[in-house]
Amino acid sequence: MTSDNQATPLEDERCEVRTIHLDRIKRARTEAIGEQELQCMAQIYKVLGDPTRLKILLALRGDEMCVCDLAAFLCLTESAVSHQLRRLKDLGLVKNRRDGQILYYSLNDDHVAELIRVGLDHLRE
Amino acid sequence: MTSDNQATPLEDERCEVRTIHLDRIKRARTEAIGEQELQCMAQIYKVLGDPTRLKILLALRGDEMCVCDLAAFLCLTESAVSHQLRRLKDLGLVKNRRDGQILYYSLNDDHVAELIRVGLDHLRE
DNA sequence: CACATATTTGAGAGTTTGCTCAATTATACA
DNA sequence: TGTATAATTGAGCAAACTCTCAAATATGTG
Repeated sequence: MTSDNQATPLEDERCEVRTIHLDRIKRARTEAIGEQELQCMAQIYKVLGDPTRLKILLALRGDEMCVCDLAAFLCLTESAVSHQLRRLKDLGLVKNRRDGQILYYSLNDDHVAELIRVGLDHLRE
Repeated sequence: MTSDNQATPLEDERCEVRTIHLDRIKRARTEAIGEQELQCMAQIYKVLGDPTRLKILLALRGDEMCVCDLAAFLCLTESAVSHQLRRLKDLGLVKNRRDGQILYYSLNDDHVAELIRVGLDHLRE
């Protein structure tokens, strides 16, 4: 990850860049959240930041669906859908259950639905 | 954008993919939000999905800051910060005001702060 | 005006992403 | 066991991303 500069944001260095409002820089560093928490937060948003994955999550709000269903809905190959589902699952946004040959995917919890809802609200004011 | 397949999600085609639960596919298509709204929503999340931009937004929750300040805080060049601020501004997440030579950036509205807050909440349960 | 500071802009490099295709694994059933 | 279906996996490619560097623009001051 190119932007994974671990900036040591809690230290008091000025990083050899000219400084105008030292107080604000210090405040920002004091209030900053931990690097790990930040990375995790960014990953969540990043995974939501793709139209295909967003469509998947929006569709799963209604009911659980299998890879075939999602592929038909999205007009994509099942491989493409499977790749995206894996990313969503790795981050804990969706879960699946097996029934015979079929894997049914669904949203992992209400938190996820709320994340999406807030995004929609923001858009619609 | 590679994933910008406009899937005609409201049509009743099956996109030449095998279909298991036609009812669920139909439901998903009926409930789907508009393509433009979806793209916009994805862009918002995507722009939040980068550690550097997230740090910027988190820092701006406390007070407005200029490019120099943010560069010092992030240990990045002012150019890099400026590029990111432009993306944030294009999407309406931040605004700026000029005071002499200095441009002060701040969050555009409370909606943005809430988007970030929800993300943090999700993380911290 | 010349000069310094604050910021933006464009080009370019290295990395990541999202898809397709081909091959593989897992389950069901004759 | 052999065949069919559901899904996953890995390689590879084109597009997008994020940074740095150098050059340009905007504002302030002597």
